Amino acid sequence: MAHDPARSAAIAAELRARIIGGGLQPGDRIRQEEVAAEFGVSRIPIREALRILESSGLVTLVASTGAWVTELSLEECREIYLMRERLEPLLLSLAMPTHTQESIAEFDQLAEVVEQAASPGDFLEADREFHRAVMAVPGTLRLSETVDHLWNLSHYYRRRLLSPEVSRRREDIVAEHRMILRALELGDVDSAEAIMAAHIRHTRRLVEAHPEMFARDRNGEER
Amino acid sequence: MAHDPARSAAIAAELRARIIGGGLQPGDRIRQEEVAAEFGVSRIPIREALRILESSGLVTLVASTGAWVTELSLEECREIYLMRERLEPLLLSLAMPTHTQESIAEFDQLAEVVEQAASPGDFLEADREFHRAVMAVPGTLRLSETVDHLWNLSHYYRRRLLSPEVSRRREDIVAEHRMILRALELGDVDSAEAIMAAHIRHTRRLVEAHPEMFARDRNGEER
DNA sequence: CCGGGCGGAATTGGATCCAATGATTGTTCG
DNA sequence: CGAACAATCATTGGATCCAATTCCGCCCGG
Repeated sequence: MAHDPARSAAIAAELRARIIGGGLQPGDRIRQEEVAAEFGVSRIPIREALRILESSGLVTLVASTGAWVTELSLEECREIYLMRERLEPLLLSLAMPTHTQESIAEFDQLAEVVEQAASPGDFLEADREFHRAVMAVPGTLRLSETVDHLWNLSHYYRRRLLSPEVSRRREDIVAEHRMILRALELGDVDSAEAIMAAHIRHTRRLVEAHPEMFARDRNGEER
Repeated sequence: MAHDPARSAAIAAELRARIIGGGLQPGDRIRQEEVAAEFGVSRIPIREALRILESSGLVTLVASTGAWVTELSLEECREIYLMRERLEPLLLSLAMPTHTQESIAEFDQLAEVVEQAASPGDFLEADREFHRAVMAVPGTLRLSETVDHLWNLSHYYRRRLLSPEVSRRREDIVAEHRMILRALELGDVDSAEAIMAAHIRHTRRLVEAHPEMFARDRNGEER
């Protein structure tokens, strides 16, 4: 137990979970030694873990200076949503041929879970689960990874958004999920893509309406 | 000079250049100690460099086993082109508002360079330069990085493709570049996006017509 | 009173050394 | 004679130690 190989991957996963979960917030500095002490390892696997997280964009490394949880500007967040608007319809279109009556029934269940989520946290979790399931494709490693990274990057802001705006947007989201499911049932790829794009675009609009969540483009560090 | 901080980044850049340039080919194993000896450093910065390259997908790391230059299957390559078909039109649309008469004139020069490239290597280089220039946007870090990674990943196969198929496809590419420029002159975003997507789609079709370039999906290692 | 330059502490990056895992070869048994 | 097993070897992953850089506060000078 003293020497797990690839311990860095496990540490990266734990740190990622903390960032997604909100334990570590954008702008927070990550000191190698602190984390090393906490996990009871040396700084080497921490460095590797930070590089892994940097590669997905969750952490920003500055040479000889330090590591911070990536803080998005409004423009960057907008960019991420724009990418999602293009990539997720593609991923969905690739996933559709693999769907069956049974899998669509499961998606229906997942949509139900979203609708009945009690807390904002549950809602986000269920929403992500729904999207992940609907767009799951066995083969497409890079594409689904990329999409996953984009979700991770914007997760924090999605949660902040959900708190004040819960009621109205939730209904929209639920309705859009139902529309996506309907397109899946019909096997209508074009409609599914279009609705998915609109679904993401609507959330982007909401993000753009709340610029106060973001750092002023490159200044104003130290949350 | 003995201790450059962030030497790993420089090593990563050099290795990346070798992979792009063809010195290292997909499937080649990269042994940490070899590279370390060659650069006159310890294995630590090599490990970091390999992680950096892995993050962009150029290198595949297997825990406790080793590092290989990423070898794409036909399906993966197809996936990369599909992603490019969606992302590059987006990037182009973001770039267009920043274009001016002068910058478009420069693009014209670059298109000229592509047309008059002598060797396949020059052609690829010029083609990439053209695309990069046309889609250059000051702000969009993540998107242009992602697109850059996708180009890097498929560069090797693009070169292999160009050798046998030079004549015919070259004319098409040149013509499509001209069409893109025309759309830029007119400021017609929709056309520009559509042509760019078609441009990439055509190359994808060519890739799909040459499955013999690819490894059989996950076997047949050791080039 | 304010700004620039200097010095020390904190923190990161790299080198060397050691442990553990995976691959390969030789050996032995069915 | 082939196949499965075991031991050795090569290679990667981690720990400890050391050097270099950055950041902070402090002091001196204008």
